[in-house]
Formats: sequence, structure tokens, C-alpha cells
Amino acid sequence: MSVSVLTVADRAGVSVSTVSRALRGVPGISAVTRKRVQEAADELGYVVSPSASRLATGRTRTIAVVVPLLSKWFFAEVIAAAGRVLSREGYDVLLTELSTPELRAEFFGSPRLHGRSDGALVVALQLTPEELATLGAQGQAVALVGSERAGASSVRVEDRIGGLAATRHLLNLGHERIAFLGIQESPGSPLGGVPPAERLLGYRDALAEAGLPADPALELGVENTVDDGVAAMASLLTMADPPTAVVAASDELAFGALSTLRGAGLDVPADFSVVGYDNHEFARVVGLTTIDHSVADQGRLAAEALVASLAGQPAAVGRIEPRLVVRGSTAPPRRLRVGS
Amino acid sequence: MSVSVLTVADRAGVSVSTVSRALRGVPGISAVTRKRVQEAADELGYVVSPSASRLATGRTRTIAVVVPLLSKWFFAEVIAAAGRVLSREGYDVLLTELSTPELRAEFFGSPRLHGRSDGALVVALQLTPEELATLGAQGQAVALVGSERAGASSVRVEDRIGGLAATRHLLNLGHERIAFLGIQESPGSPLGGVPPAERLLGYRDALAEAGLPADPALELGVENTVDDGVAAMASLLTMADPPTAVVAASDELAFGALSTLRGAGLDVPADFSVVGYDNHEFARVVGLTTIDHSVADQGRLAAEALVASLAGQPAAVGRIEPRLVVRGSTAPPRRLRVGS
DNA sequence: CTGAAAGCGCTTACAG
DNA sequence: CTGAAAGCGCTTACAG
Repeated sequence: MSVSVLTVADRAGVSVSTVSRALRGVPGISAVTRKRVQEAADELGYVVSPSASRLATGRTRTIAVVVPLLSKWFFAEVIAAAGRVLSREGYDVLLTELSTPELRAEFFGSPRLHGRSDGALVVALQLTPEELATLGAQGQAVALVGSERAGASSVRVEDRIGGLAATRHLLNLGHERIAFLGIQESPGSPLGGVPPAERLLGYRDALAEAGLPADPALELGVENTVDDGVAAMASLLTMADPPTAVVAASDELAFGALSTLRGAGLDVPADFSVVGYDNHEFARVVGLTTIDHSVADQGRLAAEALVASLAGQPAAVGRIEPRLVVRGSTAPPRRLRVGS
Repeated sequence: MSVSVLTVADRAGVSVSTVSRALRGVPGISAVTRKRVQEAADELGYVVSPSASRLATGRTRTIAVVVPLLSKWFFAEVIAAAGRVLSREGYDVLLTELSTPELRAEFFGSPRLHGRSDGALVVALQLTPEELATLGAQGQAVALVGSERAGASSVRVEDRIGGLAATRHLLNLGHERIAFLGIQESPGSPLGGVPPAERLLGYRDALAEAGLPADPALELGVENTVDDGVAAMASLLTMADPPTAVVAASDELAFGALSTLRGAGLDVPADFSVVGYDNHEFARVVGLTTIDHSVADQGRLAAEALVASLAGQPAAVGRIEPRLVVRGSTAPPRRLRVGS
């Protein structure tokens, strides 16, 4: 039925060892033999059995990509970019979505990757030391996107610089009351753990730099959804002394904020300025000024680091410098323009 | 090093055959033996080797999910839903993105799934007979989302009904010049093949039903991106006798249309009505009236059909009936309200 | 440069 | 209900 190394060997008139070596391109095979084997394999339509090969070598040439949520643009984008390099390098991609605390507990509670993958590319999850150890115990090389851990490769996004750049931009335009719309996932959220507060720190840095006081009332923390952005912006507008601009920690939050502002009859950027964070595919069409942090590159770099570490290289950490993308959602505050 | 069935067998004082049977829960093992084996396995932290098991059984318990593009909401949503049922059923998910014609040709040009998966869940790709045959030759069960083929399971979305419902809604509001913004992928697009024109047919049905002539000038076909929606809407507005409403074949196109309308200083829905198609996660926040076609259900049903057919059931086709979701982007045409 | 043989870790008729 | 043995299809020291 299925053609195996033996079939090819018979046809080529060599041993199975030679077939195996010839087909994998290992050195130490005469060119003529190699050619003969290759031809026999082609004629028979032979294709190696992954299971057998994996069993014999102990390596799977598969990478598990672990994400909290598939349906968010950010994750899909990271996976896509990572997948492209992995498949180019000959790795299969095993997809795992850990969308609930239960799934997460289950996943890390048993050696679910054992024998299934050689490495895990973990996106956004803030792994506990135990979770990381579990991965190691299963013989997985690890690469992280959105967090850093000793012993694992990772790609580090300089979010503090991003937060700084976003806020400085507003400051330069003349804004003095600037709110920060941060991400604060609830314990039950798939993201779990503590999300990086660096964007907030960058925001504070910029304020301090400008000699402006940090007003805690202007620092909000909500879940990373458009809906929460809507609600948070609404609450900002009801303040006695409302801000004239907001730095959102994600574009989704910014989209929500824009929606609220429009609904309130306010003009963006004439009445209110908004800066997002992500450079989401929809940011351009909405004209959102935002911070680009090379989402696809994050996936690409993590995948490359993982491949390298499976090739024996030491764990590496890539760096990404966010940059401001100015579009139409930011302008000087009305007060200034009126006065001019 | 690694604990195998043999280790467990020794510890439990039984043979490896018994270990194998006990652990897999096959009948014909005494309860007491089963318990003893289970305990031994637990104590040793034994976990079966997938490669060995796959090699021995010839089944991989893996499903390949094949999509044209990962980073579009629709695909991510389908994958997520499919993945949830697959992983619940004990299947691994092998992810394959065929984002270019080259990748597609390569994928179908060689038995890339051979021995890697038991089935393929193919999303949106319009498979040629050869491509479908290639999958079959690799022993893959097939389930399709967004197309139908003899011998394969599929989930059929009644898009003609969706197109009809969208257009009727506008007709009922009093619109008489309604444009259709359709999807027409270029040959180089990852979607390839001919996309279903059913939404357009439904649009025409509704017009005919209302005794309105179909005006070819009002039927546009562009690529399914926000940008193309922007451009198409702009061209509609420059017509000598412009429409008062548009049915877009996707929410992304609708988003683009909304953006153009807003940019032109037109009020939606006062000056112009827009109906989308998808019920994209952002449709609600933008207040877009649209057609919901249960995107997650499409993934879920396809996965269930695939699992069933791997369990020996015949290929099945699921059906999804799209339904109108009325939000704020549609209203009677201005002419009517002015006149009243 | 090539081959014979052991081994990877399971599953499954076949016997009993 | 349980076990001995063959087989799944590769890879890789070990010899030559």
C-alpha cells in the first residue's frame, strides 16, 4: 500500500540506510547513488513518514504556538508572521488557544506538548515560574512575545518609550490635561497575570519631563476591548475638569474612545485628541494617530529566535522600538487655537 | 530517561499490552488491573509518545486547518471556533496559511499532509478538483467552509438569503437606488478561484421582487479590504445619479464606505444608508446594520462534521441561515423624510 | 561510500 | 482477562 524506505531501496538497488541518508542529504553518499535514490523515490511518489521519523530521531520539527485568544488582530498577526518563518524553516505549527483560565490550568497541568513539539512560542501570556518549568520539563525550547524570562528567548518591546512618545506628541501639541487609558485585565481574563505597565510609565515619564503633575484621576485601567474603551472615555468626559486628550494603551481602546467622542457630538481632533497603541489594521482608515510596535516583527523575531535555539544557539532577546505614527486624531487643544 | 510503557508495565507487574490497553480504556481489562496500571503511570508521570502511537495506529489525531489568511477577523474567528471543538475532541490543530499563490501551489503540489493529519478543514479556498483529489490521495477527510464539493463535508451559508434580506431592508425603508458593493478577488489573491456570487444574486432577487430594474452601474466588484471599500464608495458618490444606499458584501467594505461618507461630510444614515455583511466584531461599535452569518458556528460545524466523518459517519453539510441585524447605519432616504 | 542490525515506543492480532 | 511477539517506518551507531 504505502511506499516505505524499503520499497525505494529495492527499486534503487541499495539498502534502506542509504535511502535514508540520500534523501535527507547527509554527506557521505556518492552523487550517483544519491541521484539514483532520488529518482526511485520520485517515481514511487515516496514521502517520509513523519511519525516514524519523529520516533526514530526524538525530534518533531513542530513548534507549538500558544496564544490567549485567536480572534484578536494582534494575536492573529503575530501567529501569521511566526508561522511564515516556521514553515519556511520546515517546522509544523501546532496551534493552541488558551482562552479561559481552565484551559490554561489544564494545559500547564499536564505535559500536553510532550513529544508533540520541540519548542513553544508563547504570546502575551505572563508565565508563572511553574508554567515555564513545565514547558522545560517537556523538553520545549521557549520563546516569548510580550514578556521576558530567564532562560527563554523573547522579543522585548520598549513600551516605555512608546508611552513616552505618544504622550510627548500630545504635550508638544499643547495639551496639558492628558488622560491615560490603560489595560488592566481582570483575573479571569485569558491574558492572566499582570500586563506590562510600561506604557503607563512612559506616559508618566513624559508628564514629569514636562513638569506636569501626574493626576491619578486621569489614569484609568480597563479590559482591552472596544466596549471598555467606550465606557472609559464616557467616564472621562463626565469629569469636573476633563482632559483634552487621551493616550490609549491599545488601538481597540482608542476605537472605543473615538466612538464615544463622536457619539457625544465632539469633533476629533478639534475638540479632543486621541492617540492609540498598536497600529491596528483599522487605525489607518479611522485616521488614528497611534504607536506602531511592529506586530508582525514580534512574531517573526520570536520564531527566528526559537529556530536558532533549536539549532543550538543560546537564548536571545530581540528588541523592538515603537514609533509614533501621526494621523488625524490629534491636534492642538481648542483652548490654544481659540486664543490664537 | 523517558518512561515508556515498559517502565509502567514493570512497576504495575503486568505486560506492556496490558498497560497499553488499560491506559486507553479499551474494554476487556479487569477493574483492579486497570487501577494498578493507572496508578503506576501516574506515579511515574508517564505520558504516551504521540509519535510511537501514531506510527503504530496509522492515525495522527491531528487536523490540518487551512486558511488563505490568518490576520483577517473572519478566518481567525473560524479557526478559533473550530479549534475549540477539535481540541475538546482530542485532536491537535496543525495550522497552515496559504497566503500566496506560490504557497498554495506548493502545498497542493506535494503530499504535505501525508502522515501529519487525518483530515483537513479548508476555509474559504475554492478548491480545484485536482486540489481536492490531492487531499484525498493523502488520506485526508475533508470539511469545507465557504464552498461545497461532492464527497466532502461542508457548511453551507445561505448567502443568497443574506443578500436578499439586506436589500429588502433597504427597500422597506423606501430606498430605490441601491448599490451593491461586491467582492471580486484578483487572480493573485490568496482567496483564488471564484468567490460565491450568491450575495449579489440575493440583492438582485430583492430588486426584482420590488419591481426595480437592476442597474449594472450600481454593481461594483472590488477586493475585500477596507481600502477598496473606501475607493468604491467614492466612485459611487461621483455618479450622475448616485444611489441613496449600499449593500456591502462584507463589513470591511462597509467600514471603508462609512469612512468615505463621513469624509465627504455626509451623515449616515440621514444622507446615506449602509448595510454590511459579517457582523464583524467592530460592526456593533460602529453602529453598522449588517448580516450576521454565525461565523463561529461555521468553524464549529465544520469541525464537528470532520470529527464525525473520521468516526465513520458519511460526509455532511451543515446549513447556516444569515439574519439581518439592524443598527444605526440605515434609515429612510432623505428625500422621503423631507417630503413628509 | 555503503550495509546489517538495533532501537525508537507504541498497538494489535493471535493464543491461551 | 492477560501476555508474547510482530509490526508500524524510520534513523543511526557500528563495521567494513
